[in-house]
Amino acid sequence: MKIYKIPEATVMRLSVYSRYLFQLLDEDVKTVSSDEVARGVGVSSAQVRKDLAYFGEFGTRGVGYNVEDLYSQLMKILGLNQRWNIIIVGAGKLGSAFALYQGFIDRGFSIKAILDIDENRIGQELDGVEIEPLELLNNRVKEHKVDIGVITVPAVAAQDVTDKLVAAGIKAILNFSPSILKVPADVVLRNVDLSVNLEVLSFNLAFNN
Amino acid sequence: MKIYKIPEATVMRLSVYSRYLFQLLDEDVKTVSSDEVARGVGVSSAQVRKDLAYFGEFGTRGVGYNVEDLYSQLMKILGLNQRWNIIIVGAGKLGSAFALYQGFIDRGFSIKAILDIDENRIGQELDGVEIEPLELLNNRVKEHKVDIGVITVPAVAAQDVTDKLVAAGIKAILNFSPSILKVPADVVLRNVDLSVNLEVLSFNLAFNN
DNA sequence: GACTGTGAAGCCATTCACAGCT
DNA sequence: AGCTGTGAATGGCTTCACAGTC
Repeated sequence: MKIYKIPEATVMRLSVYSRYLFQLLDEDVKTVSSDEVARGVGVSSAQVRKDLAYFGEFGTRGVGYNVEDLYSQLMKILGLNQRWNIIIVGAGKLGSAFALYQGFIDRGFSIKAILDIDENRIGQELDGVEIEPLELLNNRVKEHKVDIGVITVPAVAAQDVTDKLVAAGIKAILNFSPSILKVPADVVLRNVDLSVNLEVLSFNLAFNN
Repeated sequence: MKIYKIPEATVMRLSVYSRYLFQLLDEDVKTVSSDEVARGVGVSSAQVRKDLAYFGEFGTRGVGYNVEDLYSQLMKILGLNQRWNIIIVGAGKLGSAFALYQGFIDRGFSIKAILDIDENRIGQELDGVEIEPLELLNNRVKEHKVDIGVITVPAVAAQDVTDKLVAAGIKAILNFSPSILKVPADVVLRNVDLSVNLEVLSFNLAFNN
């Protein structure tokens, strides 16, 4: 157990490994090898072992990994042994889809507030959470101890929303708007850009004509 | 103009550059330097020049790049000078959000069909496209000459849908389900995994406690 | 014999730094 | 003087290959 900088790709794979292990757990599998995990998630076995090595030694040579054990270790590493509170800003189609997406809940994420500026949306409910006006951002973040902000507003509004989230003390932002957001160094920002993803496919289709 | 393998990260950035250039075009800016683009999208100027160098020489030394010119070159490289037809499989929240998301259309993407297995959804319309039964997959792909399949079904159904898309001749798939899909080597697959993205944030919050 | 953990090698992407144009 | 285009250097991630352990 040492190391400072963990590759982002490693973290993403750990998330995938953990999901695969959960599946094995469900099937009552007791032990698994790096090779099995590798084939299960589509990477090399050396990759699996290297990824795990960033965080310690979890296996037994000649045997493999105890599924339950490794699973709970990974959940702990990923910070999924605790609850994270989420605020969604933007209750349009994408925001609603995110709010209603199951599969976050059982991984420790809890949507605490959904905000919008549209009068027509405010007052409606999404999965038991009422859509409230944007002005409540600072209050809601603080009273619910929100950890993660999800931005699903149009590009023009995204930086403004970001600044408000940062001002409210949020340290992690998931941005779905197609904009380049500026955040302080201590705030983690992840962008999920649907257009970029489609355009990479377009490129591949066009390039390998 | 040479080179075989273009880094995926480069392609993603080209998509972002093109969007930035479009904005400049709108502001009637005639010329731009790699440094301005770099600051506009948050990368280094050397990165911008290297990315472009994979595809040719588009600038003038001592001057910079002609905005209109570079923009249209990038659109061409990205394959956005032509129309791409899309089929969405899964008309749940995420599929609907995708279908109703504006901003693809003006970049050359056209949603031709939306399929689902849920009787309650079939027959409804999303942005003028009727939701139809999954059985029509093969037909619709062929009659509309669909290029890209978007998968927004639950994880358990994803591989089955993938196989059907591949069998119908589709060469590019955008997968939103949290599953590891297997596709032939000549099919491009991109995964957008919402859980993984959230969990990377979780990791960062937990790790840099 | 089987499988992990890991230094070393290999590979790929980014940054540097400067020659080459305008 | 200003800015591009690019070989060389750097840095980082992945794969190799094998010693270590059960």
